[in-house]
Amino acid sequence: MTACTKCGSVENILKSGFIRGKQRLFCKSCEVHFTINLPQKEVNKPARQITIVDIAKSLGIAPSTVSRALNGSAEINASTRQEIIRVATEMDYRPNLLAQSLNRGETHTLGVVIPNIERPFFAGVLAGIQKVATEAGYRVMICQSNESHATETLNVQALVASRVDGLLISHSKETTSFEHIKLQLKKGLPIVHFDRVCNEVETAKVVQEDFEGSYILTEHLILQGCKRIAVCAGPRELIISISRLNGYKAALANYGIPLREELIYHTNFIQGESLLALDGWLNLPQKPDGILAVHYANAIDMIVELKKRKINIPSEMAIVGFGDELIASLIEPSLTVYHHSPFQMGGIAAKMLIDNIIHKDTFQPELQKMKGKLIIRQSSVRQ
Amino acid sequence: MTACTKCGSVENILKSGFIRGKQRLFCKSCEVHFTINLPQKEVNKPARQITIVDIAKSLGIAPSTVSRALNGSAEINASTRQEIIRVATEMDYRPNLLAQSLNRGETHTLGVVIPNIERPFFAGVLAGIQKVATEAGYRVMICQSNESHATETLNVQALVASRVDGLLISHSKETTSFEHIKLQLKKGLPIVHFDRVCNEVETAKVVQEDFEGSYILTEHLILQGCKRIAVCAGPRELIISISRLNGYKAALANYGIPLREELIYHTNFIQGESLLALDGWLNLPQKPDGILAVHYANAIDMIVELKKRKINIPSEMAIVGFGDELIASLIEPSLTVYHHSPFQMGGIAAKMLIDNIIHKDTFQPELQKMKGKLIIRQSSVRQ
DNA sequence: TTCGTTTTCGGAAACGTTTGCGGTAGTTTT
DNA sequence: AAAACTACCGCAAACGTTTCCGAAAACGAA
Repeated sequence: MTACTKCGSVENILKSGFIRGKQRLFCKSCEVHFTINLPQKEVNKPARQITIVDIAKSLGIAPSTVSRALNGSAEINASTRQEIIRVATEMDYRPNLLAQSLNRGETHTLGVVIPNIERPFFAGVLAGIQKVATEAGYRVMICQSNESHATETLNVQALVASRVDGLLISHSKETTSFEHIKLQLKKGLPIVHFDRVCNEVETAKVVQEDFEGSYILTEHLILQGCKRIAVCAGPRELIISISRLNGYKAALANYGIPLREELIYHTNFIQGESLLALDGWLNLPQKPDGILAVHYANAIDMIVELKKRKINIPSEMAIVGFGDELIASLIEPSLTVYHHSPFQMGGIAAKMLIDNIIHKDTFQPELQKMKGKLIIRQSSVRQ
Repeated sequence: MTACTKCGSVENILKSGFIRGKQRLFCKSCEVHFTINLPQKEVNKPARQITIVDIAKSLGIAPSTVSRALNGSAEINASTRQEIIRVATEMDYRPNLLAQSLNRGETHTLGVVIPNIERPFFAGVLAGIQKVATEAGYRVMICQSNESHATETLNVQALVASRVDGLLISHSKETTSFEHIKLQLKKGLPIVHFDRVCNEVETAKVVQEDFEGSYILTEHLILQGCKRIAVCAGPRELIISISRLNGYKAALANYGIPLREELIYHTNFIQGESLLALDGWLNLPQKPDGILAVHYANAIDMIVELKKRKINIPSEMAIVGFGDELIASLIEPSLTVYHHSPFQMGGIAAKMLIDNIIHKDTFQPELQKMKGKLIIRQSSVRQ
């Protein structure tokens, strides 16, 4: 019959049930259980990656030595190192980043959470992040919240589970509670906010000059002779919305123009929403003669609608928007905007985060405001 | 003085050099080296993440049991499992994905290489990829080649180093050699191409109906009465460029319109390049009366230029483009296009890749062509 | 020489999981 | 009551690195 794997005896072998599909046996002599292993045929595996151990074996040295050679440790003989490196390149060795990360406790990966990758602004930011990160030897992992708080929370969890070294985040419009951020911050995860920031926590932040931008745009309309300026504001929950609205209010106040509640409309990033606002304003006994759109896309929509209604821009209605994209210069009339640079913003944010990661103890979070620029186009210039 | 750590003797202790900043000693009695360890003060560490071992300890069981409970193994008592899960959630345990990946040999991560994230087409594809990947429990790691072959190769290497389970790639316009792809393919890495594919390798691919799209667009121009149709083609190296050019040629041939070399211009995705083409055409003794732009962005540029030159669209010059974006419908005159869906393309590609990953052995690569749709707008309709 | 020093390397533990396999105990079958 | 079976769990190896610590050897100085 079958022999015991330990004592080799073929007697005193008792059956002892099935386990994992195999017959289990028990040797009464040496009191040991065992199963019989089929000599599983050598299925030719798909060529495992070369490891540090392979190199060590092929040179007859210890893996630790190989590791030291490859990592530029000082405690190694120059000639030994050279030889190891030679063999390593010859065998086309690639370090296993998973093992490295597990051991070192850092992944050299940045996590990014944005509302939507398809918005040109965020795509630009991402590009900026990628550039800086890559140059600094970091990888980037991106998640979209799709403007949902729940998804955003999941995103953060997923990134943390992937053990990213730090987090770059621009909040969803829904997000009003920041527990998910506070939790990770408390655990020591470096976090940097950009654009849609959160004032409840002490993180480094990079934002646009929201207040100033709106102020300048509003002032521009005033100087063009507008007397009744409406504002298409963003979601009430977003800090940037509030800042921009405040810039608008400040400009009005500064020029002694009364603030009218009926000329303020809060949108919610819903398609066609700004048209409701516009419709409301046009039905007012006293129509506005200028519009500030806190998001340039709303301005675009309204321009289209105004043209449909044969309302002349800018003579009957001047219009300006916050943020710049190709389309703003191509639409007719072209749109006056407060121009900013998403790409740069991404770069700055990434740099901040990497600083934070590297100098975890000494890092001082700060708020950086990015200056924009008023670009005057046809939609607001009254001859 | 100091006592030997082994025999405790305080005599026969000799100095034995410095090592890593600490005094090294040698006990002659028991022939042992040692250094004196300061009773390093307990610096309160930043709250390590809970591990499976912590749970095991707190329950007095083995880590393997915890693992089995959490992974839904059958070989575990229901009540034990329940208790483990209770403690795990209570301690807010999060599995270390690095350790899991290292052990299982898979990261549940898809690598994506695209030319440029800021191009709306690719942003759309990415969004589609993300959606499908997330739903299937995969993460996504994105790299940009910036249309550089060298960068693309580095991207692939970086993603492989991160041990992604598969690769989604749309080649840079520079890429004519595909060794970097072949290499990984040979190593068994699942790869799926999209949009800018490569015919030299046997991978699953998802592309647009490039030929058919161009054919339909060209045919549309012909039916609108255009006799001399110019084409603003893409880079010669790109397969999609060739397919689209062929569609154009086929339509001409089918309607008995002679092909004129001077009406074919290959752009290279360089800003303002299409204007050179346009300028050339307008200086021809016999100007074209219709233009097919193989990339809608070129069409936009040309529309702007034509308007500057006071050339009427579409009566003097009809124009159509491949690909659709918001701007195509907003520009005046609005642009007739062959519409496609980047988002869906991304989704399909991701699904293919995940299929490939899961059914590595049985997976049959196939080419999927995505039907587009002719959207007729003002730029081509001659009353 | 004998001790002190420096350089260079190996062994082994550690990072946090998963998993193959064997052990124990209790239950059922002959 | 021995034999066969089942259910459950622990041990230890494995994944591929890095790093702590000690050992050996070579070298310098007294």
